[in-house]
Amino acid sequence: MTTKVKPTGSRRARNSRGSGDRLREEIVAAGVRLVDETGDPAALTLRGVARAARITAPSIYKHFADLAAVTDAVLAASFVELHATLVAAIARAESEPEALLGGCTAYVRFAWQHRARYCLMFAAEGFSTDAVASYREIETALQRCLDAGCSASVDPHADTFLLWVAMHGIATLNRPARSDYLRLGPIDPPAVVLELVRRLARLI
Amino acid sequence: MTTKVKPTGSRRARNSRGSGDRLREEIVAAGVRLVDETGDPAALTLRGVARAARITAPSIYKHFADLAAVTDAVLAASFVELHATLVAAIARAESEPEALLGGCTAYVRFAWQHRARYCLMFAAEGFSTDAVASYREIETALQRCLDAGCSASVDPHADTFLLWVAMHGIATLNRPARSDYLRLGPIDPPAVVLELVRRLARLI
DNA sequence: TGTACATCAGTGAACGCGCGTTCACTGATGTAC
DNA sequence: TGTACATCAGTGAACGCGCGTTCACTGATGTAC
Repeated sequence: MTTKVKPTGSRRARNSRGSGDRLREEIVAAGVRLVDETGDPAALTLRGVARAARITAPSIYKHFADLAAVTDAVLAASFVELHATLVAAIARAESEPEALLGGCTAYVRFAWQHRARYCLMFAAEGFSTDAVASYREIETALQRCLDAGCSASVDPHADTFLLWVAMHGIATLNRPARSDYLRLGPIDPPAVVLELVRRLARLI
Repeated sequence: MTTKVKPTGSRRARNSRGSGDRLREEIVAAGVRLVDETGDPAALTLRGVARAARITAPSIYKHFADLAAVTDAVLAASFVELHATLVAAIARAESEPEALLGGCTAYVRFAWQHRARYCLMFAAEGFSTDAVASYREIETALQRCLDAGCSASVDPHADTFLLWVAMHGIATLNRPARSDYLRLGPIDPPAVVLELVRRLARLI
C-alpha cells in the first residue's frame, strides 16, 4: 500500500444517471477488498474505502450516512458470503457426515482466507443476527447426521454449540506458523476440523 | 471516560531519585487498566496510557522507546497474569481431572473478565512465546490425567491442541447475551468448558 | 549543621499526520421542446 | 434532428480532533563541601 493519496488522472468512470446504486456496491466491494488486502480490520476507514474505490471521501456520503453504515454494509456482505460458501459446501457433499464436515471445513477456510474480515465480523457485537443463518446450517447438518444414524449425539442443540465454539477457535487462531513452539507439526486445519467434528458431533 | 484532557491540579506525586523503575511499572499498570476499563483494545494509545497514569505523554519516552514497547510490556504483563491464574487454579485442585478442569475454567474466566486484553494478547502475533507457558500447563495437566488413568487419550499432544483451540473459541466468543438467537439457554461457561474438556481430553 | 550545585524525573509547546465530516461547487447526462 | 436546461453523481477545500513523537525546559532531590 503506497501512500498515493490522490490517484489523479486514473479516476474511475462516472456512473450514468439513475444507476446510483452502482457506486454503493462498488464502495462495499472496495471495503471488503481493503480489509482483505491489508489484513488489518483497522484499515476500514472512510478515507481508505474512498481511496480503494478510486473516489473522494465525501462521495461516500451520497450513499451512506456515515462510516458506521459503510462498516455495517461490509459486514452484512461478508456474512452473506460466508453463508453462501457454507451452503455450497454442504450442497456438494454426498452423505450427511460429509455435509457436516464439508460445511465446517468451508467455514474455517473462509475465516483463514479472510482473517481480518472474519475478526471484524465477530468482533463488534459477537454473535450477530447475520451469523445465525450460518449457525443454523451447521445445526441442520448435525441433525441430519443424527437422523441418518451417523451421530450418537443426545443433545444436538448443545453439541452444535460446542462444535461451533471449537471452530470459532480455529478460525480466530492467528499465525499458525508459530505452532512449532507447541511441538506440534504444522497445523493441518482440515485434520483438526475433522477430529473436532468427530468428537463434538459424536460421529459414528 | 470523560475527555478531561489535562488533569491539572490532581497530578501524581513525583518519584524520588533512583526509583525510576516505579513509573515504568505504573505505566504498564495504567495500560492494563485502560484496556480493561474501556473494553477496547484500540484504546491503548500512548496519550491514553499517559492520561491513565496521570502523566504527560512525553514522560513515557523516558521509560519506553515508543508505543510498541509500551504495548509489548502490557502484553507481557498480561501473559504473566494469565499464567499465574492458571497455575493457581491447578494448584488448588485435589485430583488430576479437577486440575485440568480448573485450569481450563480459569483460562476462560480470565479471557472473559479481561476480554479486550485477551483479544490484544492473541491478535498480534497469534501464538506468541509468552502464551506457550500457559499452553504447557494444560498439556501437563492432561498428561497427568492420562498417567492417573483418568483419560483415554491416545495422543495427548494432539488432544491438548484440540482442547486449547476449543477454549480459545469460548474465550473469544463475544456478547454471549445474544445467545438467545441460537435458541440455547444463557451460555454457562463452566458447563461448556466441562463438556469440552470431557470430550477432547477423553476424560473417563 | 548550612549552602551550592549537579542530576534527572517529568513538563509544555509544537510538529505533521490521517481521520470523519461539512459545504458550496462543477460538469457530464439525459430530457423537454 | 438540434439546442437549452434541470438533474444529480461526484469534487475540492476546509474544519477540528486525537494521535505519535521531538525538543528545549523546569524544578525538586540528593550529594559535596
